Amino acid sequence: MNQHPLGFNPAAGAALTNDDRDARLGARRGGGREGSEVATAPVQAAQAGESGGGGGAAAPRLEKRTYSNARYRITLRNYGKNMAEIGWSFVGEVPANKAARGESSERSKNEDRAVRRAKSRLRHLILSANANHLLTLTYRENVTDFKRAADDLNRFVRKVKVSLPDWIYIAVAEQQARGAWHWHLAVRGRQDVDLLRAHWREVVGDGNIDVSAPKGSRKDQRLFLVRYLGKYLVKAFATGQRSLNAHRFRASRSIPVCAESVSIVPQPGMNLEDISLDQLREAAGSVGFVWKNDSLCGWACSWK
DNA sequence: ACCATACTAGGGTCTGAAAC
DNA sequence: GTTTCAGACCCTAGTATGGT
Repeated sequence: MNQHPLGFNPAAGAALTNDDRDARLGARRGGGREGSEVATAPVQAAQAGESGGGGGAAAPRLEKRTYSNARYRITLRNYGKNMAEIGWSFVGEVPANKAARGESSERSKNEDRAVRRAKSRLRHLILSANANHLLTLTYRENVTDFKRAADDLNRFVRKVKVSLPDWIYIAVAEQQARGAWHWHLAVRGRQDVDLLRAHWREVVGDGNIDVSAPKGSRKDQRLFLVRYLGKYLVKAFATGQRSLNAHRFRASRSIPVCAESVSIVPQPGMNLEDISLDQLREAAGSVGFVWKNDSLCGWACSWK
């Protein structure tokens, strides 16, 4: 992730109010990266004191955060071909005393959050990798031991990597009704089905593979994989078989996730949402879906 | 094929503010 | 007090790689 101290993209300024434009003084364009992440500096106490009442809904929160040394961050991920997403929020303080792993009274909430984060990471990987084909690895026998299924996937990946060093994958497990595990992998481009089947059978003996390219444009294919694997990421361990700390999905390490950082100095009246959406429009050409829980925390993407 | 090791990155946890 | 989210920190599962 590339971070730009005290900068912002001035090209998106045309749609901003004067206050917004002022907030972006001193901005400079971040280099030629595909995406941008905006990490803002703490508001100076003097600035916060001047902001009272002016500048819309964001201003009051801006002041309160000032006294806790909070920072603001906007993260833009531009996947190219008119697809991008953006999120904006505060950055909180460092936590003091943590509960032991798995023993928090907020265990359920934390797990829900971990699932959401895993789904976000899955989306970042699939879109960044331009994964547009779905590879399914199945067993003929009823393999209900997840550890064995995970080991088999590892062995399969190692064999494929020997044959195809640049091959990448994002894998999610699914358990069939009979209890057997199998793997769904998002992969990039057309696949050598015979090679993959041969490697999978070297590992598991009697098994099969299936490769499919979802219908629709390339952009739609990527989103199909995001939704499809995301669904199984949540579903796979819903029966409670998942152990503490176990990963919900597997992926190649060599997938670079596009994200870039630009910093801005918060100003009274600055509207973080407007700034973020301008950035998204500039990166992807449109704003499709917007989520927000208040004026200074939200997420948006170019698709619907 | 197996093992050991270094390193990466996902998971668990807590925090912040505003609205209710 | 509860609810909502993402970020930061730390721990550890998992990946990649080299040696046998």
